[in-house]
Amino acid sequence: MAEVRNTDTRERILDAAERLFMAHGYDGTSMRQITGEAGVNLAAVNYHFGAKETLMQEVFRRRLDWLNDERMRVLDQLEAEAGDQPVKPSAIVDAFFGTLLRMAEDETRGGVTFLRLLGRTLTEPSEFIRAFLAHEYKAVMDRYKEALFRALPEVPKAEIVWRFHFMLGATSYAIAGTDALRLVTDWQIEDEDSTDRIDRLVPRLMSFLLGGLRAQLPQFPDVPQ
Amino acid sequence: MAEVRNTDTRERILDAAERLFMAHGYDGTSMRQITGEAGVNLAAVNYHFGAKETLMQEVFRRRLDWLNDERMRVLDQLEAEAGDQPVKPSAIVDAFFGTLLRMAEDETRGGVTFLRLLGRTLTEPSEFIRAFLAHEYKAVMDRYKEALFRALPEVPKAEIVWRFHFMLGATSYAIAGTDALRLVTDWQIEDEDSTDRIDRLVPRLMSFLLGGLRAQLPQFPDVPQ
DNA sequence: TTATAGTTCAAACGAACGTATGAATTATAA
DNA sequence: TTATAATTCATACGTTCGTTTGAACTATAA
Repeated sequence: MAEVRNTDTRERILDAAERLFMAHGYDGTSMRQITGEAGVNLAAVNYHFGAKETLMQEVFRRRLDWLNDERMRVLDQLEAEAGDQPVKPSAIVDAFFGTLLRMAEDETRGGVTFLRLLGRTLTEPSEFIRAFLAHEYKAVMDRYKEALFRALPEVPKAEIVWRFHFMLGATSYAIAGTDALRLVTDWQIEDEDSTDRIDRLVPRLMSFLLGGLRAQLPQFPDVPQ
Repeated sequence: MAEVRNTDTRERILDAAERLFMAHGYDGTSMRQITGEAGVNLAAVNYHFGAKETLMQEVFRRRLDWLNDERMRVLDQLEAEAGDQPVKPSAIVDAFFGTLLRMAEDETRGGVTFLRLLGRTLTEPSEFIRAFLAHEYKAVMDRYKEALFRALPEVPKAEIVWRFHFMLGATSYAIAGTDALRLVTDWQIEDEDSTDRIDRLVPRLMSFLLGGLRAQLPQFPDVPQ
């Protein structure tokens, strides 16, 4: 019996879905667009993935499993090297966001397409994908949060959590909007080809994130903290 | 003749559309949901706004006209006060992002609902809304960009533009995700009621943005700058 | 070869979509 | 009051949506 699943059709569907969900969003992409671009029969999605929602989850799982493992692995290594000392904030930020951004250079891991999909999905979470991402992300997030608490003992934990949010936002946006935002703002940034742009985006964003993370603590106007 | 338009039905539709587009996105919201929530007839949207796309544009125009005017007004005032000196970066950032965030406290200007809609729309720009936002935003963006160039003469202009992007991202995300992101990350941030949360979000985000804007310049690995 | 499980296919399902229509109703101005 | 414009309404149009079906086809194992 043919127990080995036909991976070709599955992969073609996942690739097409990833690109189309990135470009037009979940609701803006139809099954007919996906199967058309993948060059497979309309019924193939339901046969291989059950439903459109399950397909969306598979699109994410295919990439996030590796990303989360890698993030865990890098942080494990950093903490092992540091011994009982806390890991430097810059190393933690690079392990979390740098690992993500460097996926863009690896076409076999989705490249910029997946990163943009992730970026836009985090700001438009449908109920079903929100629950899925929460489950996929929780363990990694908690590990990094704890690492930042240890790395920045003088900063209140609530501030660290907020700044982690802000860093996520700046990163999602930087990825999702590498082209889109330029059209919104209509700004010519530089004469760089696209690979160069990604190469330079990482140090640029990293500087920004670290500056924000280590910024002077906020002063609350009336209510005492 | 009744030249005065019936503003009541129009406003009810705009309010419902604003909330639903925020919650479910443009493609995820149907005309029947909008008219149902607004308590008006299905045909009312097409009668008053022509089409769904035009309605979306009106939802934005209603809020952005005021926001852009206010941003211009505040920057005018800052530059007048500064004379021929450049305006401080912190004042520019507050004029741009603080003005936006303080809309959240004003329910008559859309409150948090519109801010979240704006935040999520900037990462999922359909062709038609992208073109619309580019047109609406261009003049204000250029003014602020020039102000930042003057305020930070020692920072390369390309870096300033990138960091403006990053600030936009952190802000959009902070707004769009005040609730959504918490569910993704599943973090309890603090025991704050919602008004208190907005009050404190402004100085928190402002500290982060300024830290990022004034961060150490990035070092590019191989290629010399 | 034959039996069986896996996969593809064309076609269709009912539901929901955005939009249009023309009659009914309401408001305004003469 | 009457004439006219503005607005609301129930209803329907043609399309597209996600999903299902059962037959056809393909690959595997006996």
